[in-house]
Formats: sequence, structure tokens, C-alpha cells
Amino acid sequence: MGEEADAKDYDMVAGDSEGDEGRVLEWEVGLPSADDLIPLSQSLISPDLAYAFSIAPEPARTLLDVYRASQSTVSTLRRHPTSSLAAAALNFFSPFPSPSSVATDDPVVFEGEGDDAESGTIATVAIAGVSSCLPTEDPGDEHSSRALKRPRLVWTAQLHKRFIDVVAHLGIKNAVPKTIMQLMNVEGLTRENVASHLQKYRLYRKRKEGIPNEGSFSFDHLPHEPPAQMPMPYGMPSPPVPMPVFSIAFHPGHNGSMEMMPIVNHHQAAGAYHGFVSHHPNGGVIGDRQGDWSAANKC
DNA sequence: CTACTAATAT
DNA sequence: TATATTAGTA
Repeated sequence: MGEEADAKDYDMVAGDSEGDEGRVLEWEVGLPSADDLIPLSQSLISPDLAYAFSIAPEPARTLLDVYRASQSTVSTLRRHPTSSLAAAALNFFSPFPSPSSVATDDPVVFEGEGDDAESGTIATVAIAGVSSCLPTEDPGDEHSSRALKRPRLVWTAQLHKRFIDVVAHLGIKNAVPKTIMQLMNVEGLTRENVASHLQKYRLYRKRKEGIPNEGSFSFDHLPHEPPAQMPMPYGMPSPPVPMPVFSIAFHPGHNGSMEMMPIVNHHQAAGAYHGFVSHHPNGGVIGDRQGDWSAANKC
């Protein structure tokens, strides 16, 4: 089993450059390449085989399982930094107990806050890989106060998109903070963060449903629920076809213009959030428009 | 006890 | 306004 889709070029987004140089490649040092790994989301053996050997069927791995696996992997790495490189990489990933990095990519942005960044200044932290503007300083270097306040999370367009995708992927009824948070797989993102955002999002949707007039303004994207045609090279196949997904491509870069997404590296540390298709099992959420959700996103 | 949600606070 | 925090509850 060595034939796997190229796990190399799955980060294709409208953006031109992706700043692959500054990426933390150290993460991959010593790790098996994607080609050597069996996707966590995939059963190790076929159901038939399992049955033949009286092996209890695997509980069907879900993205959540994959996520958890990746979490434990990361945790393990944290505990046993086998090399200074790994340590450095880890340090990069989580310089402090507060959120400042993402497991996969998405630029997580925090508002400069705390000491004296009243209003206006936004210390953006692009986690993607190129440490463009890192947090002003370590929150821990101030005083040995254990109770460090997390910086305010800024829901960037990308974060929000991820959020939307996940919410769309889960049904309305499954879209609860914890699950959303887990599927988003954004390091440092808390359940509270998501809960708060979800609350707002729900209100937003409620407002909208009252006015079936559609957003109108705003450069919305997502034409209208791509029926069944996946623009992606790897279109998410229909149910019957298993498809060994390890790291599917992301979404269509329906981002024609307007914004130059900062850094968009799509790399799944150990797999977690796969590009989702708006498969709303519960006919709940649909492609969202940015209506009012403009997100500050610049460095 | 955990997590969801609405309400409220910053 | 956007996000965080709290309170009440399932």
C-alpha cells in the first residue's frame, strides 16, 4: 500500500504565494512521510477481512477521532522533544499557554491587548508559518503571574471560514461548541471562543432568515451551493467510494480577488480538518456569505 | 460534572 | 461591535 495521493500539493488556494520557505519543516523531521502512513480516517483492514478474522469492526473513525489522535501525537511530542529542533518547533507552536499557533495553518490572530493596546492596534499573529508579526512579547515574561489572560481572539476570514465549513459539515444540531472546536482543529482555540462565535453566528443567521432578502451587499462568494460538482481535482467522491483521504485538498479558492489572504498553508499535522463539502446531513447550514462577517485581517 | 446557551460584561 | 465571561440549565 504505497499509493497515495500526492500529499504535497494540496494547498492550493487562490493566493499566489504560500510562503513555504518559512514553514516549520522541522515538524516533519523524523516523521514518516504521508505516503508511509495509513490515513487515520481509514480502517486498517477491510470490513470483510475483519469479519473473516472475527475482528470487531472498527468504530468508524471520524474526523474527531483523527483529531484526537493528532492531539495525542502532539502531546507526546511535547513531552518528549527528541531534538532541539523538535523542541524549537514545539516552542514555535506554543510559546505560551495562550493561543498563538494553529495546528494546521490558519492564521490565528489576536488583538493586541492587555497592557496597553487600547483600541486600534491589532497585533496580528500569522501562525501559518512565516512569523510575520509575532505577538509583541511573551505574556509570561511580564510577571510570574500564573493567571495569564488570553488575548482576545480575532476571527479572521480564514478562521471564520473554517468555522463556517465545520458548522456546515455538522448539522445544525451537531454544531455545538465543543465539536466545532475539535473539528476546526485550531490550536489554542477554546470552546469558549467557539461558543461565543457560534452565538453570534446563530443570531446572525436568525436575523437573516427573517429577511429572506439575502444579504445583497457584500461581495459574497460561493455562488450558490455547488450542486454536485466539485471544482477540486479530487472531488469528494460520493458515499460509496471510500477514497483514502489523508489530506484532501482544501476548498475551492472561491476567493477571486479583493483580499490577499495572508498566508495560507494547508498542512495537516496529523490530519484533522479535511476540506469539507457542504454535506449538510441535516439540511441545516448552507454556504455562508460574508454578509456582515468582514474580518479584520492584515498585518 | 460537563457542556450548551442566553445573558451580560468588557 | 466583537469577543469574553458568567449564570442557569439540560
